[in-house]
Amino acid sequence: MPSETFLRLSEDKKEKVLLAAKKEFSRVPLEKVSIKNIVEDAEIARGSFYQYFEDKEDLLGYILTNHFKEMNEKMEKQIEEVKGDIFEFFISLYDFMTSNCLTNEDLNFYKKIFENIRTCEDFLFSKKIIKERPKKIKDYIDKIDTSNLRVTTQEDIEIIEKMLFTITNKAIVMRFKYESKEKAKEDYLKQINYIKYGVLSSKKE
Amino acid sequence: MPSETFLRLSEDKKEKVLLAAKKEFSRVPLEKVSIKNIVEDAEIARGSFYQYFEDKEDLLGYILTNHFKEMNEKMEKQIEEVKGDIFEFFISLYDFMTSNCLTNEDLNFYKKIFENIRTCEDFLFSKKIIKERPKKIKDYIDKIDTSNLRVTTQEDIEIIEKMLFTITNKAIVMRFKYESKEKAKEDYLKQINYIKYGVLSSKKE
DNA sequence: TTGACAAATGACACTGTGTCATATAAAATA
DNA sequence: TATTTTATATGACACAGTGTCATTTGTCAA
Repeated sequence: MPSETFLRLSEDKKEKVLLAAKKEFSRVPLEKVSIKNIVEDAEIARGSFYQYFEDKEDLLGYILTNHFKEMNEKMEKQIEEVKGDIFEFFISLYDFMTSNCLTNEDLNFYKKIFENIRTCEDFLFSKKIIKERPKKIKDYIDKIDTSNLRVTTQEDIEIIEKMLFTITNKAIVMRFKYESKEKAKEDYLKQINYIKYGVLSSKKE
Repeated sequence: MPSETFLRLSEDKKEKVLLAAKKEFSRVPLEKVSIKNIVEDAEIARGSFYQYFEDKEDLLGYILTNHFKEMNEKMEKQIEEVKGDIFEFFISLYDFMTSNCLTNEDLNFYKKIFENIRTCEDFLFSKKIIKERPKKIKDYIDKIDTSNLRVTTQEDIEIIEKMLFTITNKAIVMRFKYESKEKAKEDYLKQINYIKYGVLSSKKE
């Protein structure tokens, strides 16, 4: 978390720092982000930066926290909204994560952020970056409607979640990489459909 | 690729460098790997390192090349072996990638390597690291038996491939992270099964 | 033995990090 | 208002690592 000192700063100054930071985070992947560039761009002294933030992860965490806080709130509601339908739930998650980039700058920022995703556990969802971390899907497990799922144990549900999570996560990353927004969504929905009904044709015919 | 100079070195010296490198690559993720540590451990001069390799990626690429060359050869055969069964094909891929770590050191090495995977496209399969890069699954597409797959277009097949790829890749990473070897494989097979037959119970009952 | 090529070396110039003693500004108190 | 106390800002500094290059050392053929 940023220090009290930072939070007490004038809105103007805070904004200047955050803008410089976003610019730098948009430029290169996290490991190449240079605090030097940020302080120069924000026109603050090097020492000040360290008075405000522990390190660049701390700063990034602060920037992303709001986004994830919003996400948690949305998803909390959403699981009720979709009446426990795990597929609709993940589709909402996808929509939320991919809809938040209204400007080109935002897009570039999130693209670079997602470039840093290795596994979700490692990065975005790690306490290091996001203190207000997204709820693990596990937290919703008791709200999931399993009546029409081919599961026998609690573990099976978790496996399905993991799969959907992996696929959704990858789809989100892809959204920011190669494809058009529409094409990306279409592909994602096809994948969800395959997971629902299976890839083999025997049952379908 | 390492320079001729490196390749001409005595086996002993080469081995010493490669050992030091593996040790360092096992210690921290790629971005934190320090050439300094490698040259000190291998007892060569800093300048020598740069006479042998362009940079640390070059070195890592050299170390991994054999592994991937083997993989390509194996997979080329395997697609025939499994008679175009895409699921069996991916399971073979999983087996190959997770079986190659006989010692604890190997395990640690690959674990750290896989920590660097963001998306396969980005890292392991990028030309920067692996010059002899694994064939894209796409290269096998015409050898896949689609007769029992619920697909209508070529694109559908590609989507299925992508899914299997994503899931397999994640499963490989997980193999090196949390779980026991056996548990990891079991989970992976369950996922494949879900993709084959679908998650919904309606068809099954 | 000498010359020519191959290989090894480490000092050097850079880039960037995180810290800390000091300077400055702002607020509180007398 | 003057003085003390607290908060904030600053950039020089020590450190760690990178990649380069002129120079040294080693090897082998003529």
